[in-house]
Amino acid sequence: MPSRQASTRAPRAGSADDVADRLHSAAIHLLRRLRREDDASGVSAPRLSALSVVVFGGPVTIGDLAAAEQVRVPTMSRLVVTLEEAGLVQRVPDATDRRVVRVEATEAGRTLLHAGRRRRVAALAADVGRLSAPQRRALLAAIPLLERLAGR
Amino acid sequence: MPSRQASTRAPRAGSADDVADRLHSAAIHLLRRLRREDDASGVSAPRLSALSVVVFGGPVTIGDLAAAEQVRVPTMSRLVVTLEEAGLVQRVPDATDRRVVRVEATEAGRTLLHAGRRRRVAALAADVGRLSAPQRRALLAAIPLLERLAGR
DNA sequence: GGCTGATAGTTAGCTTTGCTAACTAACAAC
DNA sequence: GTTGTTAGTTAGCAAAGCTAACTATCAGCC
Repeated sequence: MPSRQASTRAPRAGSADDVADRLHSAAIHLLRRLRREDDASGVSAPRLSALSVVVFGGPVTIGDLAAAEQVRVPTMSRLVVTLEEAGLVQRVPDATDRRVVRVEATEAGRTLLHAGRRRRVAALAADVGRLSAPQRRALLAAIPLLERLAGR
Repeated sequence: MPSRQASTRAPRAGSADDVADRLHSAAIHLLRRLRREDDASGVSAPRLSALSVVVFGGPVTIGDLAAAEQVRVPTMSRLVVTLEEAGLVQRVPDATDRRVVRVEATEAGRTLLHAGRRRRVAALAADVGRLSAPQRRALLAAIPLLERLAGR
């Protein structure tokens, strides 16, 4: 990986390029690892992530959901279909604007989310728990920055 | 997202569960964003990542490449085919063991990697550059931890 | 030498999840 | 009431992940 080599072409350690590059690499591998935990729960990462928005964000439109998840509307539309088929969410037509579909979580969706989330991050959480207190603090301090870089 | 709500079911802020959960969410959104930059360069993230291993790791077998990228062998085999079709890598049969295939970068591959990497992380690097010095330090301090959590 | 089992890759086929383009339905405005 | 805009859906494509099944080669062992 880019972050693991010591080429003379590598950006200066600590430079914006270096940080960006290593962050990218770390994010790729972190997610590859977590995907396996997702599989174990029977609900894929995109579904779980969308379900999470619905559960915590209340009834929400397809468009807003797509924006929140940073995917296109057709992608989200299909994702909602599969979530509905699985009985995890429900489509509710908007009362005043009949073009709009509001998506809300079912009880099964809420239950699964909480169980699924727990399982999904369990392996990662265990490793986080294994860090020293200062390390954990360092990680915690970086999280708002990551969220900001992720584009929120 | 899980990290944005204030449910009573949410793990304690700063707990291992909380850190793990928010990290997961941030990683998902960070990569979604970067994928667009990848598209602009004409080389997808998995290809660029594999190419990176080949360029910096020297001639490497398909199996080792798959292990390094944390994917199964058939997935990597196909990825190498597309990289070879694009003229970015070359298959070289091993001299002593004719079952193994060594993959090495072409000059075009090396050139593209350096150009592509630069473009790919450019948007992210720009945002990183916009952080304050202490923020950048906080991010830098967290990177080794992320790399560790990403697994080995 | 010649079986037998292990190992490296490939091929085939399926699934999920992205995308764009083109469509329908409903609303808003004039 | 026509015209343009907006919300979602449908259709069709590509990338990238997986497993299962296959080929080819190698290593051991009698």
